Amino acid sequence: MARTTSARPETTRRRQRWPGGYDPENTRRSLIDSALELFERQGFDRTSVQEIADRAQLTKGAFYHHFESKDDLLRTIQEEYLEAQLTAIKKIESSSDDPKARVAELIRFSLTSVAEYRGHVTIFYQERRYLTGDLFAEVTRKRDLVEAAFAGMVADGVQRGAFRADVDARIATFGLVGMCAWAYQWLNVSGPLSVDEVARQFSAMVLQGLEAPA
Amino acid sequence: MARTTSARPETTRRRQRWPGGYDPENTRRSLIDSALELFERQGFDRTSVQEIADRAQLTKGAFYHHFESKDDLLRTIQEEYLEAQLTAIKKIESSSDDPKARVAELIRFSLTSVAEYRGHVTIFYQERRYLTGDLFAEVTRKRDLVEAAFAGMVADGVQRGAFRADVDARIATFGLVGMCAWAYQWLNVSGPLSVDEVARQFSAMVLQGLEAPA
Amino acid sequence: MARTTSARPETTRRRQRWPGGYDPENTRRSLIDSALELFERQGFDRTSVQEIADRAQLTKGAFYHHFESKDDLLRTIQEEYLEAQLTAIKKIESSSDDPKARVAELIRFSLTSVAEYRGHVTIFYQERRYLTGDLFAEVTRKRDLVEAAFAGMVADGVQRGAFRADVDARIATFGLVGMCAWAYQWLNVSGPLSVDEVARQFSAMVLQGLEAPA
Amino acid sequence: MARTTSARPETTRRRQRWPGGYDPENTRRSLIDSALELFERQGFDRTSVQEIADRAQLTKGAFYHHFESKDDLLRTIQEEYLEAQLTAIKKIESSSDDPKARVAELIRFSLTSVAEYRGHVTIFYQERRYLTGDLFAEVTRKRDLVEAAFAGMVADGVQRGAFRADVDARIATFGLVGMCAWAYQWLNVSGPLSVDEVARQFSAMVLQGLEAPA
DNA sequence: AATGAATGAGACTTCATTCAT
DNA sequence: AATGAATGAAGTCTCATTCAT
Repeated sequence: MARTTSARPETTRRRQRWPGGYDPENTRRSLIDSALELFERQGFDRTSVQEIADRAQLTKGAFYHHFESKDDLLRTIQEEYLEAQLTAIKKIESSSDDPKARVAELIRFSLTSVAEYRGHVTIFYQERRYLTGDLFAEVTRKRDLVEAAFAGMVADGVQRGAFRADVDARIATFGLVGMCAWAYQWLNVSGPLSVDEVARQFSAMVLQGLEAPA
Repeated sequence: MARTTSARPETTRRRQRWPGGYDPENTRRSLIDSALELFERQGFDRTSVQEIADRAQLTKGAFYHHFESKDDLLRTIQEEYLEAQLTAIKKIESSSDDPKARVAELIRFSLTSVAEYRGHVTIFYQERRYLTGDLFAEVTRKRDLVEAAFAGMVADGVQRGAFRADVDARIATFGLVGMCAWAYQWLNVSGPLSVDEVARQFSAMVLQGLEAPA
Repeated sequence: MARTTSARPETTRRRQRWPGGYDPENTRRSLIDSALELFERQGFDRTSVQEIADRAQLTKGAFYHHFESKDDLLRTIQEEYLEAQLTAIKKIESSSDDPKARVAELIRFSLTSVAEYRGHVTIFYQERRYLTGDLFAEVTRKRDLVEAAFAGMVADGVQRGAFRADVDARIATFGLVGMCAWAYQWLNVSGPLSVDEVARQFSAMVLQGLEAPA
Repeated sequence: MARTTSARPETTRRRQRWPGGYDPENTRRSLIDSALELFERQGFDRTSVQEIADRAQLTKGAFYHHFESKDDLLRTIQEEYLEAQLTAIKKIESSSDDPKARVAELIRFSLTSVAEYRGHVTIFYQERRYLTGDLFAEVTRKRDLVEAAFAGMVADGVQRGAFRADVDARIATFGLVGMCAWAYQWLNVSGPLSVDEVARQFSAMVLQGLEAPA
């Protein structure tokens, strides 16, 4: 996973220092990474705690030492992702005041997330609809914040005359989000086009449209 | 589900032909409908065969009389959906020769599918990535056909100069599909905008873009 | 267990008629009897569902086909016992009007229960304090009814002048119940004294007291 | 628990003798008290070592530093209780020579124990039947001593003509013990009657009987 | 003396599936 | 065509205990 090595190098998995000393932080990370990999490939429900532990070369017992339940792990992953989203969104909101530039940046950032957090994103969209109950209250709250921020930027552009008034901001946002979210199904970091190039094309499509200029 | 009742006219709910008062055709349909409802709400893995049978007011035994396995039911649902998609696509392909009109029609048709086949669509996207093995070979083939048809229409438009050449047809198709597919997460038949109106806005967005005309 | 052979001969365990026909009633009974035996010997918590199933020569799956949970089985056993208690109490209440005779009968009946329903009684007293939650609401209600009936008979005797007025009816009842309940720890059907003889001695003790007459 | 604080005068809560500020004596006591409280409320099997440690604001590690196992703690509690019983019984045996006075004292002492050692008593009776193996050999021995002492006093009274000869001493003892033991299920220190008053009533009941004097 | 990470056995439970009727 | 008893594999989770620090 690109992310664990590039985006958070300080937690790069070291060789188990045990026996000779525990490294709980590292153990926890191993479990999360193991789960990300498996959930992405097989889905949350089709992955057993046993498999997660096995892949991290730990025991089920260790898993339950670090997480209260399988759902607790899912929540952890979701929060990790949403936290990163929120941070990025704040940065975008403050980086520019131009609606078009902002939307372009939003698209670029969304696709980059999909590429870097592939595991998180896949899980996020797959389990999105089943996150209920107290355990996920905070996740739901953050998810709504992220979605509201997306909607806010589009609505702002419409209000300030940068975007066509005959397109409902809400609908446009859904379209935008869908385009980007869907990328988790196909976007390939090692494909022929770079993620930035894909983002550029999506921006062109959303802002200027597909029609060949007259 | 609108479709399942409309596509199955009363004539097929024919008189019971069994001494005990059985109606196998109808029983089978009940099970599928029950599953659609439950899968949509809770997901495939979180729904048990028992629940499906219960909801159809039948027993597990009856379920296994009509389906070889839970996966067989899933396949049935996927094929039902893909069959309808293929039919519609053929109609679109033959209905017009204008790339823009075709894409607009593709969008309209996709959103209509989401609205009408909500259950099928949800399951389709949720389980899309896990359909492997011989059982799903046919499903996979049909899915690829549908996706190729989408890609083909966009590529055709580019080739014929109707769409901008600086946008990769493949990428544009993914964007288009994503926008529409994503609708299963939010599209509300009884919402303020009709499905056709939403389709019109999506078309505007994809073809002319969001930017306010100068 | 005396009870299954004498008190309810119609359910005496037949040889498993399977294959060649199921006998769910019998299966259920086997599981209950197996549990009674094991719970009595090792306690509820120390007995696993696996052991219960093994002893009944069935599988865990069969267990869960007949009971919703281990607690459901516990509830079943408690209700079986309380139902028998309630029936007996009603009979005692209507059999005589003499307080002393009634109390003597109560003692005799209590000890007989202990002897016949040894398993039920042991479990009843062991788990008595932990039966909470909706599942056990009915059990708790019946238990209270039984206890109220005991208290009522003693109070009635005091009120009608058959019992000393300087002994609190509530305290006397607790003493009476304790004497009898405790018998599950020692009463031995094949001991030197018959259950009826033990009951006679308890009655003498409770009614006339231990003191040698002057 | 009244006892644990009164029987352990402040002088034994001596100054911490450990560099880190440890007080092993006190720690051990905390664990026992925590366990007493929890075992009484939930039973031995339903209480985990983790809970015991938590309630004492310690860790599982500390628990295993002070006790070899959960059973070792149980044994400790049982011995604590039986030790106190043995001491009290010796005192009763030497305090009077009159069988009736002795039995009255036995009852008073038993009920007082139940009130003061509620936790110990509850655990004692609940786990009574499961204390096997070498670990509990000593406990079993002491338990038998206590029970023999009870039986002895009653038998002595019969032999000396103080108690009726037509009541089996063994049965009478069981009745007596049952009455008192059972009190752990209902005896309330802050109830309307003092423990001494309850003891007086039990004595009257056992010695003179419930029947109203002619 | 105390910590807390880790283990491993075993607990309860679910569930797709089979099969005699 | 439909039933429902039974199976067996697997799943989530608990917990007493060990051990390096």
